[in-house]
Amino acid sequence: MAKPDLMERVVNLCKRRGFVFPSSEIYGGFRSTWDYGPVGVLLKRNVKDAWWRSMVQLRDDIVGLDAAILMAPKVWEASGHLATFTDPLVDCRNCQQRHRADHLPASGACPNCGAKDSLTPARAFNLMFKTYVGPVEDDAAITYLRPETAQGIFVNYTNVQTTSRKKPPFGIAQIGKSFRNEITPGNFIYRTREFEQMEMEFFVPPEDADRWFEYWCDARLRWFTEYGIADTKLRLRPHDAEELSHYSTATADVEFDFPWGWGELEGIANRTDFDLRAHSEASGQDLSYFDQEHDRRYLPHVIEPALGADRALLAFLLAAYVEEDVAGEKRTLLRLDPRLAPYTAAVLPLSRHEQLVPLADEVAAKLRPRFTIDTDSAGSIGRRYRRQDEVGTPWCITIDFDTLEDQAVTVRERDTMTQERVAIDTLVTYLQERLP
RNA sequence: GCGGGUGUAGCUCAAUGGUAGAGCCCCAGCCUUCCAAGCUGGUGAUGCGGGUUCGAUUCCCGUCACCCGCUCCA
Repeated sequence: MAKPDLMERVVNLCKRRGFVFPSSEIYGGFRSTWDYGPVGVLLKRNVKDAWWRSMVQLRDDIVGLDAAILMAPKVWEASGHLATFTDPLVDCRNCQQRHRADHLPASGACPNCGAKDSLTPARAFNLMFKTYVGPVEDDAAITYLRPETAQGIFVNYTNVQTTSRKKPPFGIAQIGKSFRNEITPGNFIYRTREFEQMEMEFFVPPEDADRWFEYWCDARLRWFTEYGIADTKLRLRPHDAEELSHYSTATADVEFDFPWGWGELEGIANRTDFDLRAHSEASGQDLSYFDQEHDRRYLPHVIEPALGADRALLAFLLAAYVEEDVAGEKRTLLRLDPRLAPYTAAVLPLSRHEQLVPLADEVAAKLRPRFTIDTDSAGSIGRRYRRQDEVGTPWCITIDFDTLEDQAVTVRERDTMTQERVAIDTLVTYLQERLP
């Protein structure tokens, strides 16, 4: 499928089937904001759960945290975001192009059209959303919506380290909303001003930082392939020196082959001891770690894999979207990993027959405590299979007239469209065994 | 923010300075024993706000949103 078509069709599917809606749509929409609908919220939860499972549940060296979005303004002073999370931009009056002031040639000419003295003075765009806390809107009340979740982890470093009794190397993981007043949001949910991050800060002895950086680059790349993205659609791209953010000495991006080109999914950064050092100095609190075994004290260095939940979800959707030709009819399906699919299974009575519908409800009720289940009795069975294909449901469980006799159902698989007879009593096990 | 493009049912498209149509989808009923069948009926739209006009979805102005580019990043 041509790439621009793919994007258009996925956006269309999202609206049509209830994955993603434009926010505030009845008022004409609101730029850069999107709402997740009934199946979208299920998919997003599954993406976040998959991340949390691999980061926290399956490891003994990473613990979780859920820090506040609003923090003391001094946090952003100390972290450097107030001073440097800013893009100085200039416009060319001649050709209207916009450039970063710090990327201009020394001559002062416009890089695009070559015109001299055509550039406007630099204007600073701080990417942090500013707001006021409390009833009085004066300067003392100014605070910011966090532009990254990471700082909540750094300022809680000692709290978490002492209560969890973890020793470096160990990590703190967090999922939460972040806000950046981007000059140009776009590409659907890829770049938005309000977005959800899945960040993990991994604290290590300084001399081990490079090794752990390599480790996390490899681990994070593999995570996406484990959840069904072909490795031909993924690559790891190290940043050039001039590309690095103010806090990092080495960064590599996990990039996905989006319809508009390669784009960052996840950034893995070596933040050194930048953050703990900055907060130690600004707060006066000693954030160093005493290594009793080697009788030494050091500030841990930090390796940070930071992933956008919304763009990860978009990548999974784009990678899963398939259109097939079945007997001359177009069949649209999402080949999502069963662990990510909004519904694990749909329970469908073969027809609206008075004996089949209650039986289907009964089977669905048996499965609901363990799985997310959809039911549907409207229209032909073929039509309902196709509806489930479009939202990526891996298994359709069909109740037919034989079920009344043999207490078994037909399980239809999404990718192969093959069918198998399964006893109702063994359905839970049947599905569990097939979830990776 | 600047330049270009686009805004009509949920989706894809028509049409018109004078009652806004269709196909698909959706809902209800009939029919139907496994891959978008058929029949009958039904819900539903000119992004928003002004202006011109007897009358604006159509012409004009503004605004909002989306897409492409500049730029940015999870």
